[in-house]
Amino acid sequence: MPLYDIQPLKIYNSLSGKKEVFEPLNEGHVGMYVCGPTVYSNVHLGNCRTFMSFDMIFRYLRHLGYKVRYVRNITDAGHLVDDADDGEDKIAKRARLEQLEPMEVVQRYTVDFHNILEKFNFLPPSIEPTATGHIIEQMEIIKDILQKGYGYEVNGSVYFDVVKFNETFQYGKLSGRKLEDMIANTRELTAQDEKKSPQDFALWKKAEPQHIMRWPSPWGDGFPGWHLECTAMSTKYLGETFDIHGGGMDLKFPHHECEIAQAEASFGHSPVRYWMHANMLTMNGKKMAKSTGNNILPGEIFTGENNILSKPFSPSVVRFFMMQAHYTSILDLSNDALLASEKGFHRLMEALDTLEVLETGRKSDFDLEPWKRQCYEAMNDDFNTPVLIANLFEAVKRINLIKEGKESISQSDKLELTQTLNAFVFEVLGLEQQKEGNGASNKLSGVVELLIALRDEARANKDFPTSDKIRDQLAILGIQLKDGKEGTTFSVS
RNA sequence: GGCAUCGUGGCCGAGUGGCUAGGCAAGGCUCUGCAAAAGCUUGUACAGCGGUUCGAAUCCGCUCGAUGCCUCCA
Repeated sequence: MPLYDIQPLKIYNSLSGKKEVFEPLNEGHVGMYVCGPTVYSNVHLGNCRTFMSFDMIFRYLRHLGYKVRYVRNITDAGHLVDDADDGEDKIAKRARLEQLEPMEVVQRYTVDFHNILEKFNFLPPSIEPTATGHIIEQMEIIKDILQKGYGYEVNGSVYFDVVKFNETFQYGKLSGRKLEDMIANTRELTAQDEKKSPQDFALWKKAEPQHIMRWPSPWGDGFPGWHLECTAMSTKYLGETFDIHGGGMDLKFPHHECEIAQAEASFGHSPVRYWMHANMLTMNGKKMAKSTGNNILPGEIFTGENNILSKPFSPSVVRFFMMQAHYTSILDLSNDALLASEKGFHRLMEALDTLEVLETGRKSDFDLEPWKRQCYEAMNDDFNTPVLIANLFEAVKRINLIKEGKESISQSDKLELTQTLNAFVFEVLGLEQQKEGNGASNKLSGVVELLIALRDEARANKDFPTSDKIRDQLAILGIQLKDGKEGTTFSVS
């Protein structure tokens, strides 16, 4: 029996505003689409948090035994910089600035994106489609929307008729907006605007002569509109209706709202069963933005090359930090917060090491079943990783107590505890043990063991100046000695 | 200006009508040659002001503040 049969998962659905029991369309299978990055610059940290949340969700769904098709696109066609702009898109603009081919920009930043995600130990999605690879599919949807009367062509561009759509459907239901309010609130239409209403959005945009990213179409040379690629690609790979659609909170409006409109106009029904939105990452209490300098790249955190943080932090520490907050909450990144997470993370990892060498006894003081149940209950409650982590620390405490000889654990419980912890820590949360274990570090541990032996000798002779010198000198090198009942161990920071 | 979300102890961050979140930091204790590590233990927090209720951090109203969206944005 698959785990999902005994673990009823609840998901907060942004569309209904409620936690709902998750029931996939097809038993045992989950289709999940997440809006990916626009690859016109280095992936930024906030972006990583969103994708990390869905990576964790992907991991947990798999852990429960679901067969998941996870589609995360790469936006390489660019979005319009501005409605009133000359129709140049982000990628094209960047390309001109750097004297590069647009696809060269795309390639460079796609590689950067993958590099960073790999450092964070992301699982690759099942399909990672690109917008430029699905121009034909996008044009097909435009034709369909035009044919159904929800689009209109002006001057080589095609727009979605939001007002017309709203007569039959409900535009704004995801973000809780009403079309009348929006119309009442909009600024003046610029004189040259081709749109019938400011709420209308582009399905196809005519390319001006200087525009380098362009494709021929029934409406002339141009490029697809902002929201269409996700509709095209999610439909192609997951169907007209699929289980989960995710993305950052900021995409709720207008992007996801428009996706719903396009799908409803084209297929006549809502495309997504569970909408999930990950919340924003702030830094030192403020929005992260390049323009204000309140910004840091993931790579700069790993190397420490920045003037915001006091030291470098490993990808796993950053991941742990992010997992300590619920994905629907705003999370604030700061030096203090990362420092605190780093210590907690190491304590957790050291407990896992301790567990491996723990001696077993005849009976167990640690009742595993209720503990394990609480771990699953946390995750089943809309992927509550902070509560899961609180439970993991309960296990840490018990492991240390057993090590101290104050409690004991049976052979079979130790095995089960190990398996459960590994499943949650590595498989679900995607954390990684700081890797050592190569030839150099074997030599290092040999050396440290030798020093420990010398120190023990000194201590036995009450030659404390010598023993303290060994301890303190090693500490300066980042090697910490830990005296315990069973002798001295060490850890390298 | 409009819409939305949020405001929890020194810091980060769960919870959301009555019952310990957790991590980090701090104090005390155990262990230790002294420390560190580890364990035990302490702290009585829910922006402010009203209201509902037997009871509210949790529901309602207002005020203040923050963040997001309203224009590409995770």
